[in-house]
Amino acid sequence: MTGNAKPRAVEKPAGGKTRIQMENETRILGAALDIFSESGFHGATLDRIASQASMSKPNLLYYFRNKEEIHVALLTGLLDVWLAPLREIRPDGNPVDEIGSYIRRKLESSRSFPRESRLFANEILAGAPHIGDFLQTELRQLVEEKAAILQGWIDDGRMATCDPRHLLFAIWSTTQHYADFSVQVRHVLGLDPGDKSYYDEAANMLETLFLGQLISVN
Amino acid sequence: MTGNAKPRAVEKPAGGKTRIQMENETRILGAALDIFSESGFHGATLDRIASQASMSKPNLLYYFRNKEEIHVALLTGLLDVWLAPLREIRPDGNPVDEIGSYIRRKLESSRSFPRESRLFANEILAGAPHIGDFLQTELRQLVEEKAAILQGWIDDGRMATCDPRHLLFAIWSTTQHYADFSVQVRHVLGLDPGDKSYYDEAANMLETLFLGQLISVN
DNA sequence: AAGATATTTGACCAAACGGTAAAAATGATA
DNA sequence: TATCATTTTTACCGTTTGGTCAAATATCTT
Repeated sequence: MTGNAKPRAVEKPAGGKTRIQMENETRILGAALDIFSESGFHGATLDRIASQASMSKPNLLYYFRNKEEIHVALLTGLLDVWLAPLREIRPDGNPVDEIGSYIRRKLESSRSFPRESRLFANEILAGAPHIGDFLQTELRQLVEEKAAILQGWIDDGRMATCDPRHLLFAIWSTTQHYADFSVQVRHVLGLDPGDKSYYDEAANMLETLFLGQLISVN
Repeated sequence: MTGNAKPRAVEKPAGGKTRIQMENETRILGAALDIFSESGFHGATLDRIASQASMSKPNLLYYFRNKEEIHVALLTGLLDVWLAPLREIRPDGNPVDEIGSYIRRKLESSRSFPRESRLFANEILAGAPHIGDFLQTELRQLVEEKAAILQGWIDDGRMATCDPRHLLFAIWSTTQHYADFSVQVRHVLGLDPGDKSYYDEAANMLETLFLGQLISVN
């Protein structure tokens, strides 16, 4: 009989994947990232994703059970990338170096992975239906840990008194803004689509804002 | 004959609207703001909007030609609200007062109009298909105007050297973050849904960040 | 109250969409 | 090359969704 053994995520106990399987799954995920990040979950259609992946829709559904499974696969794959810059903050460093390099890492992340950033933004805007648990557990714990480091610097008088968690929010929002709201940034600055020159100006701005003194006392 | 004269946006030259017309249009727009802001354009359905407005779908379409017209009506009605805080920045003020009160106005706007903020965020994330022209003309011009004021303060040595347009971006992103990413903020802080207590902490943070010196020189 | 107009509703439709079934084609392997 | 499992395609299905139509009802005006 002509077998129809679909792989469907976890199929082989030993996780053995065919060459074709690996190739196609990455093709699909890449295409889905394009479509989801520019149209959101509901705005994206399986037909467009399949088309972007140069693949028929049923073929696509041979590798992923349904639309949501592709979306979840992208999101979960994203979380480690999202956390990576934050994890690197070290307690034994000094505020300027640690915060400065954290901001540079986050901004670089926006520049290099704008699709991922927009996917994440879409998910949060929609109420985080898929990663709510991640936010409440992993992210919250990591924030608590890193906020304690910042609080230590505050207690040592090396930083102004402020809620360190909100400082992290400020860093997230300012850096991710350049990926998520790039259309607005480009329109306001009068830049062409695809022109990412504003990232250097952004780096200067954020350094002045977070590491220097913006407003002169007088 | 039973007349079927639909109003459909601009119908009476003198813009005369019935009491029922005005009531229902605001009911529809309110319901649509709920649905669009929490599900995005494609995630929202006319049935849900109609249901939220306690109205049948055909009745809803008696007042608005189609789904997009409701969306556009909301967006265009939004733009003045969005611009209002920025317009108030005065050249004859001082940096601390002007920027400080601008931040407070924007933050207050996020607290009071989170649905509007999310609607706007969704539109930008989707590539600003409906308000691209607004961004390139009205917003850009206003930013240019206000950036000139900030540049004046920089030239007078009352502010650090930085690109004033990117300073505005930073204010937009940090303040709007609390509306657009409220789910993330609440999950990370361990707050209940609907708890907006974090806005006061945010105000302190942003004041320290933008008006004070965050990192001590040592 | 009558007549005209404005509003509301129920029934319906075509297209788009997520997803399925089974056969056909391809690739791996002995 | 024969065999079997994997991959791809064709044809299709049920549901959802944006939107229409004509009839019914309510409202307003005189």
